[in-house]
Amino acid sequence: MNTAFENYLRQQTELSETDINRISSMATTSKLRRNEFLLREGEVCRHKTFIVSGLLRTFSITPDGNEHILLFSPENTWTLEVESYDREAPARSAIDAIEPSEVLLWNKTDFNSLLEIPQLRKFSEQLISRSIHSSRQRIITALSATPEEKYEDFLQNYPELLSRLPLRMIAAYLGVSLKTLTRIRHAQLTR
Amino acid sequence: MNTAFENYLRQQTELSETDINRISSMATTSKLRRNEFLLREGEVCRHKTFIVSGLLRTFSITPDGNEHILLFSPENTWTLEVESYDREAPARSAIDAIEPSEVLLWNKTDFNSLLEIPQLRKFSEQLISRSIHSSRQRIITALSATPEEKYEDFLQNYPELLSRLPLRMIAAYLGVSLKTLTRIRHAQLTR
DNA sequence: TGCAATTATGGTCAAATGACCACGTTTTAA
DNA sequence: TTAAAACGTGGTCATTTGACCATAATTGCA
Repeated sequence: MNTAFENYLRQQTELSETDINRISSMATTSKLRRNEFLLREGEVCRHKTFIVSGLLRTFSITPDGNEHILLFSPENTWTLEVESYDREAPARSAIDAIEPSEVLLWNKTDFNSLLEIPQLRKFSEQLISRSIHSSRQRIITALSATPEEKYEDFLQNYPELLSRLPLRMIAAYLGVSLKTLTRIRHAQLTR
Repeated sequence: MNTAFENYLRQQTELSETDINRISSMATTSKLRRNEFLLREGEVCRHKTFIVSGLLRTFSITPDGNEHILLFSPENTWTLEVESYDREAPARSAIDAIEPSEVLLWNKTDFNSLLEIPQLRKFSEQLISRSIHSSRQRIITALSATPEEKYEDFLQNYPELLSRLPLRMIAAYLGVSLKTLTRIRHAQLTR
């Protein structure tokens, strides 16, 4: 059924075929159009989400109306508004589709039951620790790097996303004005 | 024995006295002097750490020699270099004591065995989700806030730390120059 | 396919910020 | 207790950055 997802599990984990089937079969499939929301700010996040294809973004809007992007989630990654999912509280950020996307969803009860599979639990913990680590890396970069370094960093970490995203979103991800980004790109051309 | 820690568990969790004793008794106590390291960059982080008293900081030094602070850990909080602990890889950041501190340490084997206690597991997951959430909040602030807003934010979130930290560390935490911080404080006085 | 909306770039200008430096005060450690 | 180190503040100046605006190119949808 969800062949792409099952292959992902085969590659990334040591799960048995039986368990892979079980996990896969408990998922709901959903398709999102461009600009469609997976989660709106204020809603409760009730699912863990795996992105089969397409590209999502997690973002929030500050009181002054500026958009800031927390995370891009391309195919073969997961996304979740942790705090909301955990405490069943209103989400502080929103998730929408930048490209038409296909996602798999598990509700909390189901996913928790799946977490009794030791290899899945272990994998899940790995994902969490990686996520914490990358948040920390990003904090460091946000604190210390110049806009140019931030952009270089982005190119290093997500080379394949450059062509899939409008520049203004990269700017919103880096915390830099669009003007500054185009300046950097201009400078790099003539270099 | 570790009365303060045991009280912390009584307040924060639904653990039985038996379990609390078990957890507590598996810890090693350690005292750190001011400026003493709990973990150096490049070492492997082999313990989960609870701060009984004092104040630690997790920081890293960028190639240009600048110090950036990821986390302050006062009494009754935990600290860990996740990525290093999980993968037994060299730590990318260091942890040292800003004040003379007393900490409790558990090694991985012991702590993992303790995680079979369901209430501890649940509590641990809560701590993790809070930590992810606060990292995300911090990314948003780092991306979007002005230095003044960052400072206000810090005062809101950690009012008790202001008097315990040199200003330059707050600057290193906020990603702002010391100059800018003193300017902000000056402006606030005359306001 | 064609039109409307979005996007990338660039100009100008004002404001914010950091680098560097000095000085007086406070804290620390021997 | 005292000398040395660390600390907070302030001045100056050059640079970077963002805000605002216009324009041309591109994209996406009907």
